[in-house]
Amino acid sequence: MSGADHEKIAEVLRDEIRAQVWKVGERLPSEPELISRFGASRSEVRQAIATLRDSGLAQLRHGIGALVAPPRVVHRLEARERLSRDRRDRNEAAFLGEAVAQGFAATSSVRVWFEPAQEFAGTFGIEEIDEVCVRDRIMFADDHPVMLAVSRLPRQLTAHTALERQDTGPGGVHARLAELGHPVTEHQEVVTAAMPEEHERRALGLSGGPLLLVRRTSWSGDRVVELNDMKLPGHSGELRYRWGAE
Amino acid sequence: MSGADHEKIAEVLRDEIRAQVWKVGERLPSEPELISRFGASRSEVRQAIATLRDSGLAQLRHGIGALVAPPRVVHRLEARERLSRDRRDRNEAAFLGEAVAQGFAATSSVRVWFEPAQEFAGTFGIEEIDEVCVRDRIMFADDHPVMLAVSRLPRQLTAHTALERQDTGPGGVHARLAELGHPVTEHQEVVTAAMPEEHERRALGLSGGPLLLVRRTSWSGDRVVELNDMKLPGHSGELRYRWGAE
DNA sequence: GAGTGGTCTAGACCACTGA
DNA sequence: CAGTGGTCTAGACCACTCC
Repeated sequence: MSGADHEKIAEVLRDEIRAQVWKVGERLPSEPELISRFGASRSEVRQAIATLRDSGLAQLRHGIGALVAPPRVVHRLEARERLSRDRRDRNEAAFLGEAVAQGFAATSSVRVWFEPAQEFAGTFGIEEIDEVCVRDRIMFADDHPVMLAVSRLPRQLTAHTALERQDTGPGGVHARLAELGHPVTEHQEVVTAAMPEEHERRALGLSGGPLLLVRRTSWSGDRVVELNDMKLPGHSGELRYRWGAE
Repeated sequence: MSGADHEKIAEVLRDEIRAQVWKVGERLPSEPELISRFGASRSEVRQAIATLRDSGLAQLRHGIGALVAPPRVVHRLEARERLSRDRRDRNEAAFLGEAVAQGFAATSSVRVWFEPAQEFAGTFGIEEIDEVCVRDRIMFADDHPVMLAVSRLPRQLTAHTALERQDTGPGGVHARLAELGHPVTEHQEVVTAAMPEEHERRALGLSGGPLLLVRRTSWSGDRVVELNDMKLPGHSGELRYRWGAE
C-alpha cells in the first residue's frame, strides 16, 4: 500500500486550495502552524508542501511563505500558427507573437556565439569541426522568464548575415533564412518532459515541477537548417498541434 | 546561492552513472555505503537519490536498492503517422502500431462505461446529463504499462455499436467512426507536463519523474467526436509532430 | 529583531526482498 | 534472517524578508 502521512496532508491542503480557502497569491499557513494543525513533524509538512509545489499549486518564497500559485497562465505555442509565413511577415519570430496575442509584454534576450558542430554535425551534414552559430535566448512575458531556447544553425549559412546579430530583424531567423535562399519547408518537433536541473530552475525562476522539452528541426528541402531546443515550464506552458486527418 | 550538499552528491553519482561505473540494471551503493562515502546524513543521501530518480537515471526498489535505469526506451508517438488512414486500415489503433513498429509486444486492456457528460458537454455540444461513452485504456509494451488513455465519445454516436465493446475491431475507434458516417477530419493535440499523482504512479509503475499529458480532440467536420486524454511517462515517452511550413 | 522557509543531523521503527 | 529502502520524529543552524 502507500498513503504516507505527508500525502494525506498534501491532499487536505490541495482540496482546500481548490476550494479557495486561500486566494491566489495568499499565504498558506506557515510550517509551525501546519505542524500543530496536523500533529506531524516538520519534514512531513514540508514534504506535503513540496508536493503541492511540484504539482503547480503552490509557490515557495524563502523568508515569506508558501503562496497559492496563480492558475495555469498558459503560454500556448501553436505549431502551425507560430511558424506561419503570415504571422512571421507582419510581426515577429516564433514565440513572441503568441505571447503578445495573449496580452503579455513579450521580450527576449539573446546571446550569440560560435562553436564546433560536434554532435550536431551529422544532423546538419557538416564536419564536426565546422562551426555552428548558437543563438541562446530567454523569452520573457511581462518580465517573467517563460522559455529558454537554444537555436543552432550551420555557420556556412549564417556567416556575414543578420543571423549572427542579436537582432535578426523583422520576421526573425526564418525570414532571414528565406531571404538567403533557404526557406524552411518542413518542421518537426519532438516533445518530452523532464525535471529541471538546477540552472534551469534558476533561469526560469521555477520553484519546482517539470519542464517541457521541445526539439524542433527545420528543413529547407533535404537540408536541416536549424535545430532549436526549447524548454518551458510544464505548468504554464502548453503546446498545441493541429492537423487534418489523412 | 544554492548548491546544497545533496545536490553535489547527486551530481557526483550522476556523473558516475553516465561514466558507466555501474551498468544498467546494477545496484548503486546502498544508503549506508553512500552515507559513509560522502560523510553525509541519510536524508541528504536519500534526497540525492530522489533527484536521480526524478531525472530518470535511477529506479528505486524497496528492499532491493537503487538500480541504474535503462536508457530512454522511447515510445514514440508520431502524430500523423499514428492516425493515418493507411496504418489504421492495415493494422491497429493509435499507439499500438507505433509500439509494434519498434519491436514491442503491444497489448492493451480496456474498461468501458457510461456517465453523464458533465464538463465535457460543451465540447461535444450535448447536454450535461447526456451520456458519454468512456473508454479507459492501459497500453502495455512488453508487459510494461507505458500509457494511460481515457477516451470519451458522445453516446449518441456509440449506442449499439462496436464502440461500446471492449474490442472495437480492426482499425479501432476511428475506423468505426468512419463507418458510422463520422470520419475524423481534423485532430488537435494539446501537450503539457505534470507530476504524476499517486494512482498514476502506481498504474504506470513509475518511481518518479514527470508525465506527459496529451489531450487530443478529434473533429468530424464541425463536430467533436472524441476527446482522448493520454498520459505517458516523460522519460520514456516522446511525441513527434511534423508539418510542412506554410 | 521576529518570523519565514532551506538545509542538515541523528536516530527510530516499519515494510519489502532475498537467501 | 540480514539488508534494503520508506516513513517519521525532534532538534539544530542558516538565509531570506519584512518591519
